[in-house]
Amino acid sequence: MTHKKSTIYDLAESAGTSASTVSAILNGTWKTRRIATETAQRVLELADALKYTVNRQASGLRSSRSGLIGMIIPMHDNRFFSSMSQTFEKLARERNLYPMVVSTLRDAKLEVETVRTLISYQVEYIVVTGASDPDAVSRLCTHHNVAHVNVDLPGKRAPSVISDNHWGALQLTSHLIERSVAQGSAERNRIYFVGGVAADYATKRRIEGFKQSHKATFGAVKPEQINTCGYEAERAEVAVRSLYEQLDGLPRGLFVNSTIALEGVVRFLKSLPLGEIRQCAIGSYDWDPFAAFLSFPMLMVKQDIPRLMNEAFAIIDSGVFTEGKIVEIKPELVQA
Amino acid sequence: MTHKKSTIYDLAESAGTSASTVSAILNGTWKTRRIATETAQRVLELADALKYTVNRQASGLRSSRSGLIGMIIPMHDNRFFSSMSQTFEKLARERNLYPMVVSTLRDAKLEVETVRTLISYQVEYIVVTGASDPDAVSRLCTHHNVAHVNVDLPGKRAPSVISDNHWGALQLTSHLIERSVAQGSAERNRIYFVGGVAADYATKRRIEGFKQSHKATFGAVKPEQINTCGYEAERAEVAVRSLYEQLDGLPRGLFVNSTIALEGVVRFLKSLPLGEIRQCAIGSYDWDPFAAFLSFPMLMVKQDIPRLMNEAFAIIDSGVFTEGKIVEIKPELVQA
DNA sequence: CTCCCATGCACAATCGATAGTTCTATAGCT
DNA sequence: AGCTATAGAACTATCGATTGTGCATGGGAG
Repeated sequence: MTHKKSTIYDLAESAGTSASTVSAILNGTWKTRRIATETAQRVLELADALKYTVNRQASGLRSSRSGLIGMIIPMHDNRFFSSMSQTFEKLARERNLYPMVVSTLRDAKLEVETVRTLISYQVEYIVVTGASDPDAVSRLCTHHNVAHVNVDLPGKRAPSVISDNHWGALQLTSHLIERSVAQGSAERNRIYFVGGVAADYATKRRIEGFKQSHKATFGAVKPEQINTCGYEAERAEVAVRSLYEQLDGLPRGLFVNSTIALEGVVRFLKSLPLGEIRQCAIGSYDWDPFAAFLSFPMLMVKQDIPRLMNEAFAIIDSGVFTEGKIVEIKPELVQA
Repeated sequence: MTHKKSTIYDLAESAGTSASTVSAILNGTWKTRRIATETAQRVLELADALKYTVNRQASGLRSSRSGLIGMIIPMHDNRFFSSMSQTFEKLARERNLYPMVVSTLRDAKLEVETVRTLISYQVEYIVVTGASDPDAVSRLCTHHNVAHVNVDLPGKRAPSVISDNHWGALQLTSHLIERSVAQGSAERNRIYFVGGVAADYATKRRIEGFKQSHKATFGAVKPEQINTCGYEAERAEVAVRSLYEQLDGLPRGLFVNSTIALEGVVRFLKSLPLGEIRQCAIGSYDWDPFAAFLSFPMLMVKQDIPRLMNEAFAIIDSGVFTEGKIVEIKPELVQA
């Protein structure tokens, strides 16, 4: 039952024609090659009967087009990035490009290694999402002549499409402040920022927005109000717990940077009585469908993933890859 | 700055040697080819300096090994499947295979089309996860001699690794019953099953487990207790709302089939007073980190994704692809 | 001094598809 | 009848890497 793979040569023999004719018929260039409709019909039927499938390694080698488009993301199992993948796939398919999405675990070395492999498969474009070191990736891509776009985290050596982090953080913070209620001690009577990596562009911009908004109401932000403990849930859990112990209670508000951090925060909060949690206004930069239904109200910044990806593909479609160009997309503030 | 891609021929010329020598040096077979260490050193340094990268289309064509392993999943933006991707990637990389993960939207036609494309890229294996029509995929793979394994939903024409749906549903149902409290009317005094597709093997087995457990305490399940409304959140929302209106209140318990359906269910529940929701024991087959922190207690069946994937790769590693073989993995019941 | 063999490498065919070029009937025309 | 034009297709080089085979060279054994 297991036929060996048939090639255009097999088809040519069966059809009593030449391989080049078969090739032209199968890839659609036959109309410009003066091939009889009848012949085309015959070959197409044969291809169908023999379940012929092109060998894209061969066709790509010859034509130097792989039909592949790559994307790297930090991780799959997170709502933000998995939605990115979903949208990326749809847009890639619309362009007749086959998507390769690979995660790089926020590891700059793995990013470069992964991109190198993508390049070895001759991908035609790369979308670099949330990269720790987008410029290292850019250097590699540029050297190999692979067009690419940064998404989520910007780089200097390629165009970037990112969330308007400053604006989003400003919105989130001011709404947190508005929603929050006065607490006992001065230390508790402020908003605290938890999660993310200080060196990250996105985190930096969010902190700036946070500071700006905070300053207007509560005065300048003190260093201890910001804990960029990283993106893991465990770290955020530890961070909030120790904050709670230090303040002897929850603060007036919490700005949680990413839903991954939020997972840890929520895990800690669950250990407190509900009445106590409700005294604290909680918001997160990034949206998750279930986070909208927690036992306490949540503010969430929902990034506009379709627009982010559409803009990235617009750049790809345009063929113009201006280094350092940045497109900012306003997110949406969601109240739950 | 943009060097054109260098090939082994460019390297050969620069190194003053032949392309075949360069090839052997770069792919590691040079020790068996009696090539001087000195020459190897020289070529390797040159390759590094010129940032040479193999063309895997060419090398794959010649050696008929692509180094690719494909996986299809229904969707990316769902915790269950995105965790699958994450685990799949890790295991693939450990085997020096490059992962291609593509979503097929529970569309049997798209599944086949996507797999056909994977095959055209000469993937060496395919993991078929949650396919609507795994046997159609199997026929295609078998014809093209591509080894494959089903995961999550089983097929008759390839080995399958799946969750022990019957056991999981039995556990979930009996715990729901145990946890639940008596309701007013007889109609409300039962557990109801919502979500999934009746034709799906997984849903079928879960319903069997549900029925078996239900029967022991409340007697045989009536047809109106089961609403396999599909996997979309909206449908589940509508389903539960109409159930609520029909029963004039929530039932004793709800068995929600998948977290996607749960999203819709929760959306409806949020419109009810908390006291009312807490009268109803709610469980879902599938786990989500935030669903564990909703305002009401949840029971969740958490599938053992690492084991599912490990077993799938164990089959791949073994090289034995027994048609119809089924490996069942017990899930875990999580209380929150 | 010749023969042998290990060493180190080059040569050339090949994988399957593509595309520029060339060939061959046949129809149409004078 | 002879000639050209064109439809219809075959021929062949090529993409870049792999791999079986062949060819020099030099040192040691006899």
